[in-house]
Amino acid sequence: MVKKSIDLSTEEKILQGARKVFMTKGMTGARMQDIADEAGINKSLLHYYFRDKDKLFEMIFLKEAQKFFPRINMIFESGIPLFEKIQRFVHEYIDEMQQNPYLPWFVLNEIHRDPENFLYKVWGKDNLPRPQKFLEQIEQEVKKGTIKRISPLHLLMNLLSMTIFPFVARPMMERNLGLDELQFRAVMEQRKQEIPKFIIDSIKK
Amino acid sequence: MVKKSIDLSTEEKILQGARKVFMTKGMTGARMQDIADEAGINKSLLHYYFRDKDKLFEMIFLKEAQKFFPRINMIFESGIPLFEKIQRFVHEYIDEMQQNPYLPWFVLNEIHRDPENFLYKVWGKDNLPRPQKFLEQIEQEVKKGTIKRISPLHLLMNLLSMTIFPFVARPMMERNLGLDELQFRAVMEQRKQEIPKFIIDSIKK
DNA sequence: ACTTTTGTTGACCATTCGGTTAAACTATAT
DNA sequence: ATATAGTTTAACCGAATGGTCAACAAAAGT
Repeated sequence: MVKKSIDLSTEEKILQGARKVFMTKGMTGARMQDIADEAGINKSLLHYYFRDKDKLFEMIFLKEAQKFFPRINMIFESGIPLFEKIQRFVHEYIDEMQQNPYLPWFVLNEIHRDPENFLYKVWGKDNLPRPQKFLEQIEQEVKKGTIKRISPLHLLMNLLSMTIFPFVARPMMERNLGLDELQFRAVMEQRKQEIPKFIIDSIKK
Repeated sequence: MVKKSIDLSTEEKILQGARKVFMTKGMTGARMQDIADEAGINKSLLHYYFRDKDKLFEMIFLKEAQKFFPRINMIFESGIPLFEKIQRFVHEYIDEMQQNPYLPWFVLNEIHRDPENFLYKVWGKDNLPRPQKFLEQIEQEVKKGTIKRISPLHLLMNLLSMTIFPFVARPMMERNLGLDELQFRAVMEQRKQEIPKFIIDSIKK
């Protein structure tokens, strides 16, 4: 059969629907029926295309992860100066999360649900974050005396935390700080500047 | 009947078991059977003491939340100097999370699952975080010129993020940074000093 | 035209899970 | 002795949900 014509192929419709549902509800929260509805087909057909929920889930997430994490690793492992590296990391990460606001929550969710399976199967060996070079770079800068004495580990944690956490805790942030959707988006946009500035102010001599 | 003697009362056993199961698996993940097993009783008795899952859940979480959040609010709203306030906040918060490592994840989980119900019912009106005074204090310090010009909102976000995120993303942190349980605990203990230092270095003039 | 392959459907099945009910047993209080 | 509250056992209900199946429809191959 050839098909693949005017409207999206059924497979494509399923993937789009599944992505939407998985991203918002997580693996366990997602219902096969919801995905079928979202794709405008029936449940049996879902299983016809993707044997079961796990297979479908894997398909979705792998696609997403294998696009994003390599980009982050490239930044971590590149040879650019520390401050610029921090700026690029924050910029890239927040850009991604502005486009896929549910991604970080989704990742954490899956990690908590089944750490072994998720971290191995989905991050495989290539996608796994590799902060080693970044940590060494910080240590070198400290030794050169170009920045204050600071623990590379804590600096990395601070960087990750400030970048990712607001997206993970978004409903809490919005509620407790009185932000609507648009304002939240704007604040996150500001953070692309604010976070690097905050960090650099803290560690520069 | 009087009983209430040697071993814990059944009610107490249930509450302890429920707490453990809810904290690790969240509301939806928790099974009534698991809770019964954990308490060493059977499912019927569970429903005899607590009408249904929701009631039991509320009982557990309210107890936990109403102990902790008022303490945090007291710090935010107290009259102590900014830098000291930051130190106390971090110290108190990390202490709590060292004792209840699953609490932050648990809170986020429930917020995502059902924001309206959770935020209202559980935080009620008294437990709700009230960062207003803290934000104003930052603004005053900026105006007085005692700290650098910084957005109070972003500073608060940074503070919360750096303090809470590592606990929320714990499995990821441990795996990607190669920390075992003990090392993680030690690193978090260091953060009680590191975070305030990092912030103060960034904003002091 | 026919057969085979691929796509699609609705009905159905098995399991899980929260919750109920009824009957029996136990220990205490009166 | 009897009533009462606590506890167990076991069967059961109903809804939700992942997954299967047989039959039908549409293409594609011949």
